[in-house]
Amino acid sequence: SVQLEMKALWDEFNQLGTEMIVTKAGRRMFPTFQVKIFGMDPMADYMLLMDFVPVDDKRYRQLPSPLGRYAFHSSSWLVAGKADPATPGRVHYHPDSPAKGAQWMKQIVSFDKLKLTNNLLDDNGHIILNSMHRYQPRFHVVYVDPRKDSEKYAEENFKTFVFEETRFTAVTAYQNHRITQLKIASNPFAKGFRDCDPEDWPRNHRPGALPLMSAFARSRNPVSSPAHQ
Amino acid sequence: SVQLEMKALWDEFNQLGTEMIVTKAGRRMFPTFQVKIFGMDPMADYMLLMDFVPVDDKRYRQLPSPLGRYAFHSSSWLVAGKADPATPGRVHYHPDSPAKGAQWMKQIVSFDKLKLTNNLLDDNGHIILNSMHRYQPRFHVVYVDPRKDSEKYAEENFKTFVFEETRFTAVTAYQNHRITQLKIASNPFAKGFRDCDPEDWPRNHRPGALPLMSAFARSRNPVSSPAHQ
DNA sequence: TTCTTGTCACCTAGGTGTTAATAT
DNA sequence: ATATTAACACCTAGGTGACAAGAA
Repeated sequence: SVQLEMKALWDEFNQLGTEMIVTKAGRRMFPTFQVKIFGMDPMADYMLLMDFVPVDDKRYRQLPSPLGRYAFHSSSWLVAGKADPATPGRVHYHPDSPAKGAQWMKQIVSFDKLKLTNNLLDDNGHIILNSMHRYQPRFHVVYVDPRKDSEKYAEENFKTFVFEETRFTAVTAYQNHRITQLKIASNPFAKGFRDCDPEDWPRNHRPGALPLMSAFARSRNPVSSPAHQ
Repeated sequence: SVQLEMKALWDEFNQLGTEMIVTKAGRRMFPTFQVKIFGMDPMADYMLLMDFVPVDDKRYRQLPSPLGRYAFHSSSWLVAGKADPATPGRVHYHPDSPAKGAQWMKQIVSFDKLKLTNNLLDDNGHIILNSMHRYQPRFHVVYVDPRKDSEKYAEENFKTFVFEETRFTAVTAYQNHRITQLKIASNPFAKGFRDCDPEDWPRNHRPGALPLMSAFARSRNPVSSPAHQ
């Protein structure tokens, strides 16, 4: 069985409609997909990997702003037509693969090396996604079968876990300002854009900035839900 | 067979008498111990590890300076007596261990996570060494024998490689100023102490500093010697 | 006096959203 | 008008030797 880490944070993003940046060079996900794993054979070898499947066959489009200004995006999405042709369905193997069950279970497994790109010609092995499309991350565990004819047992040596709260829309720039603010509030690497951190205030204060999105800090919840399998 | 990377740099340090800093928290080696490996079974599993053995049973001592000043260290060492009691003989497994021969051979294997400490009570798994003692790094390759009674074949599944040019004296502060200068000249992380880099000059110039040790740049040599085995 | 420790400025390396310019 | 790109300031994270203070 598998338990999603930082579920409370994922839930908070999911409630607003999670967006993940895709760039030509590749961008990490935030939150990072991390899991705790239980019930493996400690002595057996496993491969851990992720892939991303389209949630629907739609292309999205931002709701036109009544102000006619680019400066503020709404949180509403319009369906803009059928999805673009599917991208090469790449897979990301966790770099520690293969490893023993004991190794995987003894600490949180983090996919922080996984990067998303919109470059169809990417040759860095990153996950290729279409911007303005919705995706569902999937987590797969493959038991490395030591038997000679292991190919015949592929079905039973394979297990997939899906956490619906990790769904997101791929974007090249954030569309929903509340998503931006929650990323700034919760991602350590975006600390430079925070305005209400009491520690470094008013030294870091920049006029005209938006208030801190503190919902994350208020609603932490250590309980994770089981995976929909 | 195994080939030492950056042999020219190691030679240059060795000629001056290599020193490696040891700290309580643990300090990386520079140069980093890196090797290219040939002749493994691509499909077999191997563990790669290093350990450090005393070169002799002596404790060293800096030659007293004729100036009576701490500010300048000589390049000469005196024997100061018998070695201190041996430290716990720890080993450092390369973090990618175990891995297939194909994986190890397809790129340079770098021990850049290895750290040296003088803290006898270290609980970070670092290599514990006595300051003012000389050490010889050793590199070991262990074939992971799939046979049930693999312990009986430990001897033949084990191979050790020694590069004498990687010998060094463990120190808590550099003793030979020429070693300091060569470290500054060749370690990217010490760039802040360089004075003769034409790129950033004179912006970075600090008065009273010593000239750049450019021997490394002058004497690069891509040919590595075979290991003394 | 010699050796060790802790703090520091200055780097490398790379992950953020912002912004202005460009593409579609 | 909307979507994408590239350069940028500002962070995290951590590897350097210098230096002053302390320990032996």
